[in-house]
This record gives sequence, structure tokens and C-alpha cells, in this order.
Amino acid sequence: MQDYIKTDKGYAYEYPRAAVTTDSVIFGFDGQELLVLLIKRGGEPYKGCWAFPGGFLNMDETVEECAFRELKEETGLEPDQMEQFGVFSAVDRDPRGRVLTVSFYALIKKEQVSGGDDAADARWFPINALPPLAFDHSDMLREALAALKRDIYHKPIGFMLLDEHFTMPQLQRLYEAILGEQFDRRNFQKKMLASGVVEEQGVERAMGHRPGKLFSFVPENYDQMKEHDSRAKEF
Amino acid sequence: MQDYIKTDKGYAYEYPRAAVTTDSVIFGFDGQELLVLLIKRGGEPYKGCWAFPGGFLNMDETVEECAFRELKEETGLEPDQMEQFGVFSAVDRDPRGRVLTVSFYALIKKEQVSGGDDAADARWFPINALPPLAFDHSDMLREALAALKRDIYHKPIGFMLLDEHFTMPQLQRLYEAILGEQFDRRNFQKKMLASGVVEEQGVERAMGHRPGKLFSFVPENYDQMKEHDSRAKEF
DNA sequence: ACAAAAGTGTTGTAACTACACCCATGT
DNA sequence: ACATGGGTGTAGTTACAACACTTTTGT
Repeated sequence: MQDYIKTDKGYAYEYPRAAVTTDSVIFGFDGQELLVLLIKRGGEPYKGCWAFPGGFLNMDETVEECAFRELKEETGLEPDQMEQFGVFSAVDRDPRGRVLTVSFYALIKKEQVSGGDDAADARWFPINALPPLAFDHSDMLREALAALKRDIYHKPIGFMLLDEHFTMPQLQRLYEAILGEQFDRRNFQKKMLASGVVEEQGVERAMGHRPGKLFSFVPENYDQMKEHDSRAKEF
Repeated sequence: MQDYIKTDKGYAYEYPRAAVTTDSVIFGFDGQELLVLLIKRGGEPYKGCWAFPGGFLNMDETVEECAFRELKEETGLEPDQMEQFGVFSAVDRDPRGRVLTVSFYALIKKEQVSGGDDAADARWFPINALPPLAFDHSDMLREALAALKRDIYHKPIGFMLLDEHFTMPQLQRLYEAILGEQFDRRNFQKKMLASGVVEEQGVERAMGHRPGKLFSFVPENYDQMKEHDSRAKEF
């Protein structure tokens, strides 16, 4: 499976090849706003700009493995699930040469962040107060958000941003932050319960907070939601 | 923007690089069944097997441009729109070396096919009677179909498989072929008209067919469908 | 005591599903 | 004449959106 010739100048191929990287748009939630995890670039190009964690594909890994590895190296995070949402391949998107990026997004409980591991600064930013981003990462974020909004109806991803037990208002705030619109409390709760993906848990609540019923996510019922919700109805 | 060193052995890079290709899953419709366009491989590997049209990325084109160019070269087709649906990057998916494929799908009116241009045999196959496929193209097809089923609710792609004017039963057969289920004629028509994306056209019909009202696609109303249908309702 | 957040139920409306008969064409 | 496919409407049911007051907690 060796397709190159090793020369003193490096790995040689018959035709030119683009470099492949992965980038990961990591969403978090602080109870109010949707957050995005960024890394400050230490070197050129775009030195000092903020960018999504990511890096070059190794020859012994898939793009999924690459995204996971790079994220872990740069932030310490190991998300349960990463969703691929697009390939960015404009010929001039990276001044260093022809670089093609496969992009992923993931949702992470904010608490999990080991604040800036070995790598440079890693920080959460509210999605509505982002610094200038490197490369075409602004486009990337836009597409990641679009993918997230699309997927939240079909995949049980939203719950990854919350603790095991959560209150309805918390869940609702999360949905409102992601979808960017407001919902009616009563209707929201009705639909969530009707879909069966959340179930009532104990009625207790730790001190220091307002009270509130606790709910938990029921993965077993997610398949139904999938069908229920993807209009398998009748056309 | 030159990131390689040209040697007598070819284009040399500091680190090994995967080759990047695009493949296109082309769907057609014969009025009854969903069809897939395949190309018979003339060379190794998988000689004699059938595969999706596609090929290697050039350095001066995006993956979208590459998919379009390769499709045109191999089949003469120039679809209006191609949808990217995934990247395939298993390390051993191509015996020739490390090859990463960005996959697209497109819908094409069957009539448009210029039956096997310069390239090898290109043939339509009913989706339920496919020959053995090369590489990981069976997985690819599965994902393409899943993407198509997902997208047909949100994007006006289904109409690309029909003539400008079509009858409701034709449209319904198309949806049934794609989604793999049967619908009630009256309800199907009601929903289609209610969504506003189809409008009644003349009542005439060419001879040699059964009669039937003709409809046409109304792209202007598609945005509404998008919102209407992506549950922008209330949660 | 007051402000802020959380809990709860009902009702009108719109959308969906299920269903049966007639008509036109082609054989 | 018969079989096939196409056209059309209604009624029962369910899902949805809109809406206001009470209770608890924290200040």
C-alpha cells in the first residue's frame, strides 16, 4: 500500500497532491448562550487569529480519526460523536498551498474542557461575539451551524450539551440558543414529552438553584423520534 | 502557491499525502424505478466491475468542479446541481494506495444520457438490480440514497428527474421510488399543491399516453416549502 | 413585598389520515 | 365488456399554536 517514492526531497508522487486536513467546530453551552471553542494560532499564516482545532491527516487514519486525534491533542477533548458536515476545497483557501479540509462539528459539555492543554490558548467564545477567524473558518462556522440546526431534529445530539439530569427550561434554552428562536414553555414541554425522548426523573434539585423537575434523555426512544419526525407519515 | 518540490521522481512533499478523488452517484428515473448510472471499469483494480463515475482532483479545481468535470468526461452529463454527501477515507479502501474520495450525488433526466461517450460503458441500472460494485461503492450508494431521502424534503431536487410538465401520478411514482413506500393518491396531491411547489398547468396531454392534468414546478415557492417543512413551526 | 422563573390545562384551528365512487382510455 | 389508471371530496382524528394564572424562591 505504498504509493509514493521516497526521495531526499521528501515523498514523491507522479501527480501533484493536495494536503488534507480536518477541522472541528466544537459547540458548548453555558446555560444561556451557544459557545464555540477556538484556538489561537501561534504561527503563520493568520498568526494571532483564532481558528478551529484541526490538523493534517496521517496516512494510517481516517478523516474521522484525524479529527478526533487533533482535537484531543489541541484541547484534551474527546467527544462522543463527531458529525462530518462538509469539505472545503477552494484552491486559494490556504496561503501555504493546496489544502483541502474535511470539517466536523461536535457538542461538548463545557465543563469537560481541560483549559488549554499542551497546545496554545483554547477558549470558548459566545457564538455572537466571535473574534476574527483564520482561513475560511467563518464560512465553515456558518455551515456547521446550519448542519447543527438541521441535525438537531433528527439526531439526539442536543442532550450531549447537558448533564444527565436537566430541567425543561434548561433544555429549552439550549434549543433556543441553537435554533435562534423562542418557544412557548408549555408547548415545548408537551412536544418533548410526547416524542418520548425525555422522561421525568426525580423531582428533586440541588440547592442554590431554583427548583424544578428533572428530566433525562431516553436513547431507546430516539428511533421513534427519528421516524416520527422525518415525516415517514404519509405524503 | 507552489507547495511541492519537483524532482525527477515526481512531485515531492515533506510528508506523505493521500490522493483525493471525487465520485458521483447519478440517479435517474424511468417512470417506475429509480436508476443508477454506472461505468464499467476497464482497468485494474476491480477490472470489469461497475463503479460510479469519478476521478482524481486537479490542483486548479475544487472538489465540486472535479466531480462535474469527471462526470462530463466519462458520461457527457452536466447536471444542474450536485450535492456533496460524504467523504470516504478508510485507509485500505483502494488497493493502489491511500485514496480519499469526496462523494456527490445528482439527479438527471434519463433522456439526457449520451449513451457512453468516449469513456467505457456507461449504463443505467435499476437500483434494486445492481451488479457488484468496485471499491466501497456499495457503502457509498447506501449513503447517497440516505442523503437523497433526507434532502428530497428540503431541496427541490426531485423535479430534476421529470420533464417540465408532469402529471401527479408521475411525481408520486418518483417519490415512492425514492422513499421506498406507497402513498395515497389524494393525500399526496393535496400536500403537493398545499406546499405550493407545484402548480397546475394546461389540462392537455400528448397522445399515446393516458390523459392527465399537467403540473409544473414553481421554484419561487420553494423557500416557503423549506421553512414550512423544516419544522420552523414552534417547538 | 416584590421581581423573576417555573409549573400547569384548555380551546380553537389547521393538518393529517382514511376511505369509495365515477370516468376515461386501451385491450 | 372489462381492466387499469386517473380524477375528485369528506369526515373523524390528531397535532399544533395561542394563551393566563398560581407558586416558589431569592433579594
